[in-house]
Parts: sequence; structure tokens; C-alpha cells
Amino acid sequence: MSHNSIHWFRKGLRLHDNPALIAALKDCRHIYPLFLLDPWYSNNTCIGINRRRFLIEALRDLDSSLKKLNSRLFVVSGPPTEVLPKLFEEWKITRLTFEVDTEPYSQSRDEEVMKLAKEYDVEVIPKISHTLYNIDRIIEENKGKPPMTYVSFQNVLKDIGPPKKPVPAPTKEDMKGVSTPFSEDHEEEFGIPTLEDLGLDTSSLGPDLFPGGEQEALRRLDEHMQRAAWVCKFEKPQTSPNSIIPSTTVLSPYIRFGCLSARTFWWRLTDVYRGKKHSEPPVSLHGQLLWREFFYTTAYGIPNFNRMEGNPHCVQVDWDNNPEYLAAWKEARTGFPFIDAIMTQLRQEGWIHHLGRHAVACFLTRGDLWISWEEGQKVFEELLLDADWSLNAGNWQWLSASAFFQQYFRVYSPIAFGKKTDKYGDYIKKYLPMLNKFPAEYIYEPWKAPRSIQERAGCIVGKDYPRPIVDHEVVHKKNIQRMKAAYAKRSPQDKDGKTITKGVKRKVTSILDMFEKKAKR
DNA sequence: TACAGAGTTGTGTGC
DNA sequence: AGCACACAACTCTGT
Repeated sequence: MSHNSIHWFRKGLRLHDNPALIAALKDCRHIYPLFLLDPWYSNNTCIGINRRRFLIEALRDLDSSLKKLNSRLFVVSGPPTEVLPKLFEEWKITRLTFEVDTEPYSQSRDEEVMKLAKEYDVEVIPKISHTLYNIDRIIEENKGKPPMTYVSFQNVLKDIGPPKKPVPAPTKEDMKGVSTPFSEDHEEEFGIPTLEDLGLDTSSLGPDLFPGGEQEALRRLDEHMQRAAWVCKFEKPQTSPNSIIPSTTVLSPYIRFGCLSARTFWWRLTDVYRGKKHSEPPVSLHGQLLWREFFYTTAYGIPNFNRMEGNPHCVQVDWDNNPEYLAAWKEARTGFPFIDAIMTQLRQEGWIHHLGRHAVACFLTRGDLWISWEEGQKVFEELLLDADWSLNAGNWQWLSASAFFQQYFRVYSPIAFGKKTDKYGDYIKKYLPMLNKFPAEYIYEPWKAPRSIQERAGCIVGKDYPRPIVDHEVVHKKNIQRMKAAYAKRSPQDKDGKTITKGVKRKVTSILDMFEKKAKR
């Protein structure tokens, strides 16, 4: 039988390791590679200009790769449930393929689309290739609930075995007998819009340090995999959050959009490791991919994962509603140069080191400002090129000690932490030029510099750079007590003040049971 | 059921 | 420089 296939790109913006695309090409006469500009995202999330640019670059790269196979990318605006039925009819579609995505919106969207496809007699082929594993399988192997620690997660994976090997990109050979019916005015009808076409203000675009697209992703992967000794030695906690050149691979935006397959990355690492002594999870590069998989699993298996309320694993905390503090954090004017430099890099460049994320996340939540992690989550979602629903929610819960991580008395110092890897504050000077002439001994706490030194440096604290909005020493001690109270509420104590855990355990299990039953239905 | 042990990446002090 | 320790005492997993 000869099919007319749509391959619907959502994440997975690549040709390599794209099993759903390969499935679309089987016994196929006409292939329509499709990307939808779904208004749901603009209506429900805030996406910054740098992220939008990354997406458009990735689409352009995809189109250029498809051109080499005598095909083209079709870009259409509108809700999938409205656009797809029209295209099914217009293009006489018999088959729809796409990559599985586990985010809640994707799940409900795809469920609706599959119903519609049935009505139009369109065969649907979903394939797993965004994650290393089938997430359902991991949860099943762990008795129906997601593993809640990295070690137990690893134990489950031991039973499953290594991830599947990536599938090669389609070749001209695979395209024999397959064509894409595109017309001469393809650009007008189905072309990739520019940022201006989308009516976006491009005045705040930052430098294009990490251009989107599969070709750039594979180039970047090659570049790093050639450094075999570095790859084998890699230990995430030993990399610097405040180096001028990123100390890690910065492949995360590419993996987020699926320009790079996690499985391709995984097996390339395996090749580099082979026969050599190398670091191990959780700190190795394999370990980083497993962290991603870990949070994809918990995000899929835990209800209301991006919220505090209704999230059975999240400690319920009485965070302050403090718009002034939130704005100061978001706009890089907390008065702590280390924090403000990181927030500036985030806004301008769209990527900050994982430990930089730790520092600013701890500062916003349990460390200093006592503002809900959900607020921080929104800011990261807007500004991070690699903002990924599952990882963003999971890591914010981790850093705010709301879930996964409970040692809330371990607080990052906005002054001391950065000094470990950047004694002289070069990173701060790069992102906060007003502090450029400040002597190193005061660069992390400019308010302590004598007036004469501030004058000589041409930067008066309170005028040219803000005073610190909180006294870290005071506020972090207070916040540890507040965290203690939040945990005590969740975990009732006996008369000696010792925590009784069994009652809570039963409560959490029962909520999970309910969720499991719901999921089975 | 109870308990021991561990937990990706804290800070400050002292040797 | 690098390590041990106190700080105070959290939760999850496995036995």
C-alpha cells in the first residue's frame, strides 16, 4: 500500500535517530514534514525572544536538511486539533507519525489528535525517541511508581539494560519512490516565519552564542567527543559555574528541542569511554543524561509536577508574595554581584551553568528571598534556551528543598560560593560592567568597600549598583527555621520533637495509589 | 515495623 | 591545597 504520510515535528527537530520519520517513509508515496505553530504555548507560557530565535533556527536547519532529500518542511499556524483535520483532507493523508512526548499538555493534545485521526481513518504511529527509555516501562518496572532517588532509579535501569541504539537519518536511498508535493510558492504558504513575521520585538535579542539546529548540535557533539580525556574525566560538580567560557558542553538546548538525540549522545559517550578509565553516574556525562531521564520519569509519574499544591511529593511551604524582591531577582538587581551576574547572563545569553542555577534558585527560595519556586520556574521557562518542563520543575523542587532533596540547612552563600572558582570576580566584571574597576577583595560584597574605594572604582553602591536587598547572614538562618517548620507540618513529631514518619508515609502512598488507579483506567 | 545508611555538587574552621 | 569535622538533623530505600 502507498501512503500519504505526515510526520509531525514537535520536539525531535532532527533527521538522525528519528524512528517516527523513518516509519512515515515506509511504503510511502507522499511525505509531508510538518511543524505547527501551536498558539497554546503563547497563551499559556512566556517564551523569551532568544528561545524563539533558537526554535526558528532549528526549523531552518531542518528545512535545509529536508531540501537535500528533495523534501521541504511545512510550517502551519493554529491549534493542532483544527489544523490537522484540514490537512488530512487536503493532502489525502493516510498516516500520521510523531515522537512521543510525556509532558501533560503534549499527552492531552496527542490524545485528542489520535481520536481525530481515527475519525479521518488516518493510521497513527507514535515512536519513542526523545528519552533514552520508554518512561512507562521504567515506572512499570518500579511497581507502578517513579523511583524517587537517583540510586533507586539506576537500580531499575540495571534490570532494563542500556538504552536502544539510535537509528540513522533517512538517506536519498530511503526516499526512493517518496516525494514531497511542494509548490513554487511554498515559502509564502508554508515557509518558516521570521521573528519579525511573528510580530516580536527583536530589540532585546542577545548574542547568538548557541544557534539552533541539528547540524550545529552534531558539530558541537563532535567537538566535545574529540576531547576524550576531558570526557572520561568529566565530573559535573568539579566544573565551574562562573568560567568565562562554558565549562560544560552546552548541548542541553539541542537536546531540549531534539536537535540532538539523547540516545545518540549516550552511545557516542559509550564509544569514547570504551577501554578507558572514566567517571561514572551521577557525576559523569552519562550521569547527566540519566538525570534528565530521572526527571522525565518523575514529572510523568507525579501529578501536578510543576506546582506545589496538589503535588504529593512537594513540601507545602508558606512562601512570601513579594513582587519587589521577585523583580529584583529577575532583573539582576539584588545587590549581590554573583547572583546579578548569573541572572544577566541568563537574560542575555539564554544559558547558565547548572551550579549557577543552583545559586540563584537557592537565593530566590529557601536561601534568601523566600519566594515560591514556581515563580523562579516561570523565569527560567522564559529565558533558558534549554528550559524543559520536566527538568525545570524537578530541579526547582530540588533546589528549594521541596522534593528530592531534604537537607535544607545546606544553603549556598551568594558571596562565598562563587569565590571558589573565580577568586577575582572576572565573571562578575564581564556581566556587570559597572563593577569593572572594583578591587577583587570587594567584588563579591561591594557594599563593604570604603567610600574612597567606591569612588576610585567609579561605582557608588546605592547609586551605580544596588545595595543588597537582604542581609544573607540574618535571613538564611531565619529561613532554615522556616523550612524546619514547613517540614514539621508535613511530618508530625512525637513529644520529644522526634519526627514520626510512618503516618506521612501512609498518606503519600495512598495519594499515589489513587493516581496509579487513575492512570490504569 | 524499625532502623541504618545514604543522599550529584554547603559553609566555615582548623589542621 | 586538600581533607576532616561540626553545624542540625531532613527523607527515601533496603534490609
